[in-house]
Amino acid sequence: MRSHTCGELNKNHIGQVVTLCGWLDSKRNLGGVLFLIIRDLYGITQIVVEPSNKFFNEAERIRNEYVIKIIGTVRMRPQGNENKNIPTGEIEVVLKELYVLNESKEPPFPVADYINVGEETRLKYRYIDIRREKMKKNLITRSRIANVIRNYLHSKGFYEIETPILTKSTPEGARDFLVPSRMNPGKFYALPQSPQIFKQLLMISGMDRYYQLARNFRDEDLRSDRQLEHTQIDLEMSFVDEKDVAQIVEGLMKEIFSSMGEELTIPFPEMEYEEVMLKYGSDKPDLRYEYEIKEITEIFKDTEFKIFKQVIENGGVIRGINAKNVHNYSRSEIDNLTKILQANGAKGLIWLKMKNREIESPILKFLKTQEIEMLKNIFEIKDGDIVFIVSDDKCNILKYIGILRNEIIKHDKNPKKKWAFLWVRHFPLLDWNEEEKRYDATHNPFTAPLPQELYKLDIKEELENIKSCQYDLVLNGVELGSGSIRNHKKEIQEKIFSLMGYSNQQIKEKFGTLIEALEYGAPPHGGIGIGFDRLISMICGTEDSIREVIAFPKTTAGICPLMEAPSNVDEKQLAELKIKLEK
RNA sequence: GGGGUUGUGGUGUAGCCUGGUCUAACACGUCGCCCUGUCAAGGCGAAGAUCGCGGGUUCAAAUCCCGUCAACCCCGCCA
Repeated sequence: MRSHTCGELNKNHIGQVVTLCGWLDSKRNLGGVLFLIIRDLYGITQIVVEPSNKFFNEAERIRNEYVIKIIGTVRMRPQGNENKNIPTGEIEVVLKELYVLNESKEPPFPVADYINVGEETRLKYRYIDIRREKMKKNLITRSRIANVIRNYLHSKGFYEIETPILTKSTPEGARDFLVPSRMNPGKFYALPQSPQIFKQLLMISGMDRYYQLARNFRDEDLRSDRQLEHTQIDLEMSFVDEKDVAQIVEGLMKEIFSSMGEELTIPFPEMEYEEVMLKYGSDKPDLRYEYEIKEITEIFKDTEFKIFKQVIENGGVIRGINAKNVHNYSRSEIDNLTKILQANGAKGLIWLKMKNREIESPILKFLKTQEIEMLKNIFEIKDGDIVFIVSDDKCNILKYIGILRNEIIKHDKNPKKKWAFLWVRHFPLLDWNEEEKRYDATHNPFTAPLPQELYKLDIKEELENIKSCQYDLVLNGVELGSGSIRNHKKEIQEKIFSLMGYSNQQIKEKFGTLIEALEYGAPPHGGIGIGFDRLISMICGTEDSIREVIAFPKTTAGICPLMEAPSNVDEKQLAELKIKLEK
C-alpha cells in the first residue's frame, strides 16, 4: 500500500515517486501554498500542494488525524527552508494524488507532546495518547528491552516456559484474584501472584534454566508504581549458589543498559542486610548519593542534654547524617522535616550547622567543647554543612534515619552516579507477627536459611536471627528484584511452613504438590524475579509512574477508563457459573 | 480502611484564601476570512463553560460549609 514510511525519506530519494500513508499531523495553509504534515509511527514528512494542483481543494478540506494516502515526487526543499529538527527535514514531497482513507472527529486532545493532558483523559483515549511521541517511544523501548532480555537469556541456556494463568490459590502475601469454575461449581481458580511454585517444579523437572516474562496478579490497592497486574522477569536456575544467580542478573542488566547506550560496571556492590540497615536505615538505599549514617551514642555518654541522656539510659542510640552544604535549609524546611519524623513516631530532630567556622545549634549550650570536636571529626563537618541528629531505641532509629536520608536526598539535585545498583543479601528468614502469634517469611516462604544457620531452626530464641539466602536487587533506591536460593530439602521446607503457623494438614492442602515434588530428587536451585515495569519506567525516566510504560493501565481505583472494566455481566453468565448476586 | 490534593469551554490553566466588579479570564485547539515557503506558521474575527454532582449558609456562591462522585499522591496493604 505504501512505498516508504513517513520517517525515512532524505535527499537520496530525490526524484522518486513515493506513496506514503499516515495521519494528518498538521496543515499549514499559506493561501497560495499548502503544507500537509503526514505522520506515522516512524516520523513525519512534509507534503507540498500548489494552488494549481487539482487536489488543492481536497487537501484544504482534510482535518487533523484524517487517515490519508498520498502519492508524490520527492524533491529538495528550497534553500534556507530545510528543517534540521526532523530527519526528513531536507526534503519534501510534491503532491500528485491524495486519498482520504478515513475521516476523524476532532481528537479530545491534540496529538503533540508539548500539550499537557490530564491522565484520566489520556487513559480514556489511550489509542490517541499512544500516537504521541513519548508514549510511542516508551512502548517501543519496552519491546526492545524485552527482546534484549530474551536474546541474552537464551544465549545463556535459559528456556522460556509459559506457566498457567488459571491456577490455584496459594496463601502467599497478597490477595488473590479468583475466577469461578463453570465445570466445577463452587470452586475457583486463582490468577498467579507469581509463577513461584511452577518454576521450582520446572527445576525439579530438570529444565535447568527457566525464564519467563511473566504476568503477576495481585488484588491489592494500586499506586503509581503498582498495578493489579504487572510483568516480571522471572528466572530460576538449578545447581547454583547466590553468586551464580548474581552473575546472570549482572550480565543481563549490563546487556540491557548497554542496548540503551549506558555502560554499567559489574559486579554490583553488595551489602549484608544488617549492614545496610545500620548504614542507611533502609533495605533499599539510594546509593546515587553518598550520605552515610554515623553512630554518635558514645560521644554523648556524659551529656547534660536531657533527651539524649534519657535515650542512652534506656539503651537507645543516637545517630546522625551530615547533609553537607548542598541545600540551605530554611527554618520552615527544618520544621517540616521534624514534622515528618514526628508523624513516624520520633520525638524530635536536632540540627547542627557550621557557619563562618562557628557551630550553631539549638542545643549548643548543652554541648561540651570536647563533644563538639568529636562531632566535627566524625561527621567531617566543613563550613556551611548541616548535620541532622535523631535518637531513639535501636529499632525505631533505623526508620527515622531512613526517612531522614531520603529527605536529604530530595534536596540534592546532583547525584554522584546515574545508575546505582546494589545487592542486599542475607535478609532475616523469619519475622515475628505479633497479631497472628506466628512467624512470617520476611520475603518468601521458599527461601532457604544460610547453611551455617540451619541449626537455629531448632532453637526458639534464635528463630528471628536466622539469616537467609534471600537477596534483593536495588537500583537508585527502588527495589527492582527479589530472589533467593530455595529449600530443596523437604524436611526444612516443612519446618519453615510449620513455624509460619501451618498445621500438617494445611501444609498438605496448600503446598502439597511442592512438598511431594521435593521428595523426588529436587536439585539445589534458586532464582529471582525482577520488576519489568519498574525497570522500564526507570530507563524511560517516567518519574516512578509505571503507567507511562504500560499500554493500557488501570487507575488507582482499579478501573480501566478505556474498556470500562470491571463491568456488570449477564444473569445468564452468572447462572452458568451457579452464582447469584445479592442485591 | 485512613489522610491529603485536585475537579472551571474540546485540552491545559487563572480566578476560590479575602463572597458582589465573573455578563467567568488566558493559552492551545475548533470554525470563518486574509495570506505563495511554513514547520508548535502568522494576521483579523467567531463559536464554545449553567465553574464535577447534591444540599446548605447568605440579600448575593465558581468562591464559604456539609455530603457525594471521580482522578491523583501517601499510609495501611503489596512474601
